[in-house]
Amino acid sequence: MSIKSILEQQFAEAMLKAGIDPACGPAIARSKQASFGDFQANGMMGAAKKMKSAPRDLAGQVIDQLDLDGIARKTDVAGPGFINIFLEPSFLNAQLAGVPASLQAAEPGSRSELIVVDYSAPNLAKEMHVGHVRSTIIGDVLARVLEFQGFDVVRQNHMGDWGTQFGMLIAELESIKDAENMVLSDLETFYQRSKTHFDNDPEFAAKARDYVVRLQSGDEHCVSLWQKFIDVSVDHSQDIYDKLGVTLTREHIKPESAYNDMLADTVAKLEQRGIAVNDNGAKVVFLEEFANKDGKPGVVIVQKSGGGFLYATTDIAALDFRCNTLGAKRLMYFIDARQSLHMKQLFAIGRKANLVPEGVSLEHHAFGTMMGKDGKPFKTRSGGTVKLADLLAEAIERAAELLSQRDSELSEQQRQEVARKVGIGAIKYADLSITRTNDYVFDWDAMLSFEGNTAPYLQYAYTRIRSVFRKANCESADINALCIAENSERELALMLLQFPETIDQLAADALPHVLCAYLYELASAFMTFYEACPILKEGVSPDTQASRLALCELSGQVLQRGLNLLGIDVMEFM
RNA sequence: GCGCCCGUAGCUCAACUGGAUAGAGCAUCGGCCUUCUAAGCCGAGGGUUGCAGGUUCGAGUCCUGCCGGGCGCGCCA
Repeated sequence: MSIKSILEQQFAEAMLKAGIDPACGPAIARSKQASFGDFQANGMMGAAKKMKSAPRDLAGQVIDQLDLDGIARKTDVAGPGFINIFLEPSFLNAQLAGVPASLQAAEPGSRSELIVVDYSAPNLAKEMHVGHVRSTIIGDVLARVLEFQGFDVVRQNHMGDWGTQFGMLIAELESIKDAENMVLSDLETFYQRSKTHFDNDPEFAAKARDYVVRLQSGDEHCVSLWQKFIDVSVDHSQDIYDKLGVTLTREHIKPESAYNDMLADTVAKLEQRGIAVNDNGAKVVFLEEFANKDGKPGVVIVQKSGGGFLYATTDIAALDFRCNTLGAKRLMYFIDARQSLHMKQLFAIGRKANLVPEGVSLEHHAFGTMMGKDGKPFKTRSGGTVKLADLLAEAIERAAELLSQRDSELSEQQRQEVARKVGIGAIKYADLSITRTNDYVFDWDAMLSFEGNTAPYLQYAYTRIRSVFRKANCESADINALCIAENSERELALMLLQFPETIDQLAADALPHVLCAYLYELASAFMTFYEACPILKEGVSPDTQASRLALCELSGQVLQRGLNLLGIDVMEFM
């Protein structure tokens, strides 16, 4: 259990004994200044307002009831009614012994809830570009973290492999015939070519539209051409996932086309339940809760007047499948904020049509639009997007370049391996470390930076730790040797103990940047400790050395586990 | 027009969901490698949190109104 939750428990008891409304929480937080202790309880002012009493008096009463023997050496009332808590050094030492256990993954399925994580979902018509990074990487972190906590996680990669643009691609593919392999090796060029044909050649466009209808009705010729294209495109995506170290594999792919056979049923179900109605020949769902000021309800079309289905229909079918076939209790969608209205409508329809059982949590974890440095939506100089494959290659190349400038005894093979981990780590961290919900600026150089608050900084801290153990000629250290003495040791210890609550917050709010910020602070605390406290140098007593090695051991373990949950590799040296 | 999101140091971002003196990185300036990896450490400067009100012991955070930016809004995905 984290220190925070221990304190919360003790305070809850004391507040109850002091006669405070149980609805008032103690609001335990870390203190920002050493003079305010290690932790503080901020809840007394709020409680006093509710109880109509003086905050400082109330804080005094709570302290009287508080039993922190063996936990805190001192508690103070300060300012308007803060309670400052100064921890007992022996308590810190004892708590640190529990850190390794807090890094153990829970037994798979030890929490009965099944969670569906919907992420990545690239459009198979095009090559993956930097805009796909967020969904892919953030979703992957949540899948990892929830599994770590013992939930059953089902990854769903809702790939876009269906719809109008594929008619276009099939038409293009057919017109080239024997050159298909060569052309398909560059998806982007192929897409652009077919798009140009589509826009400028009416005959081609008509053929393309015809192919969509034939594809969706199962025409063998179209399906086989489509399949060729999909295979190449899926290979491309899988290649990116592997390079990125994302846990997605082919078995997680449940593309739009997979729901094709369910769509007619889905619409029928909506009609039966009185949710969908005819309107101008189309089948639509009216939603009063999305009405405008004039009282005109919001509308979602689920079947076109020509009989075709839309992506909303597919999403409803997927929602049905996830709730009722997979049995999900929590659905987490990692999708661009531009889809917010669509997602709200989807959830509303799911609830109304009773496709979503009571108590199931539907969550759209949106993220912002990628902006250029000029504050406008991001485009390259040529007006296109940056290919993900190019970004990854550049990152690895830059890391290798930096590595070759440094003194190192790495073999060529090791050097490549380290460059890969550093480059990929930097890119993932650059994306994960900013708050998910905001728009964000794509900055090529910042993304490829290896200094400051970056993954390489964390990886570097880890290699320093490993190096200490190599020099000390041991694999690990005895945790029981711990005895906190110096300030920098104490700061590091307090950071080490905050791992569990960080993970809890990340899992609850789906915000990976919380873990990034934590790990950066931890690594920073380690660096300060490392510079201030000699470990293997001359004049360090055996007891002190053993204790400091134990701190190194725990720091390394937490860093490794934290980075692992972010999908970032560590290494022995760099 | 209506709706959603956002505005914090020169730049990129935090701020434990209303807490004490708003913190980091980059950039700038000054120190630290004959001892555990300088992708590092120590220090300095840099702020009317877009503007104006309001709510209260207390507001970057909540409410209202402006200003500025992004996104979305019936047969694309």
